[in-house]
Amino acid sequence: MKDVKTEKCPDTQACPVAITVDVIGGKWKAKILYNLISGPKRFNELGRLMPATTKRMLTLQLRELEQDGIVHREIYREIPPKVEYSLTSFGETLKPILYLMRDWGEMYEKEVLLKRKNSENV
Amino acid sequence: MKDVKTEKCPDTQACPVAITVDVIGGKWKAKILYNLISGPKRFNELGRLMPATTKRMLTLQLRELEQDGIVHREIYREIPPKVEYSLTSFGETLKPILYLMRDWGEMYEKEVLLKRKNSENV
DNA sequence: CAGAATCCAGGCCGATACTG
DNA sequence: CAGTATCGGCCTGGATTCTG
Repeated sequence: MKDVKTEKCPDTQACPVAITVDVIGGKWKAKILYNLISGPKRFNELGRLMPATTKRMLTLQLRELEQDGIVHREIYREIPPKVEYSLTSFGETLKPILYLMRDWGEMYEKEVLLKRKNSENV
Repeated sequence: MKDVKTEKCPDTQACPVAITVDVIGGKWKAKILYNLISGPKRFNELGRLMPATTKRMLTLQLRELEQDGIVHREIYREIPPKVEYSLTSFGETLKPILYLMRDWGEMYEKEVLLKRKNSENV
């Protein structure tokens, strides 16, 4: 399972936003994190909240978030198995960014989609 | 030149952060935008600020930002040619997010790199 | 200077099947 | 339920060359 490294910017030191992009800029990471703000979620629960993703991608992105100390993985030894993902206290420091991203999305989504419609005739 | 579409999330409507990720989540977009905050920049000037990118990628990402109405492209008819990129007023609405991303990066970069070091021995 | 066009390797990521 | 393993298509994106 060596795949999707998401190593994005060699010259991280030069650009202070680079490391942040590297941590939350994965294909699904911001969405995963946003969904975790409201509380811990089980694996399939996250999958249901993000129908467009696959179990594979969900796993890979969660593993990277775990390695970066953003997300905690709690395993309950039960039958059937139960695993809960939650934000670590370090992950919580990303909440302001996630909230701003949510607000911007809510505010300007229509405008973006409109601009894209208009530039379709190229 | 049909390439690098960066179309990321089909179920945009379900997740308010999705559209934001779609707009600034490209490989270089946040870095480009951050570099434009301090004022308009010429094409090669941006290239010099981000040595790890190629002209090709820079062009592609700038075009997408242009289509989304985030970046303005001003062409000066001179010899040699001069093109300046700047944030539109719409693009300026992203500044709070970019600032937070910069702040987070400056604050926690070392911590992230450390966590990655530690999880190397897997 | 500011790109566009073409080529093409490598890797992202979806699909599918399998496991404890 | 919560994953892992493997295969393979196709897209990403680097290198190079060419233009106004």
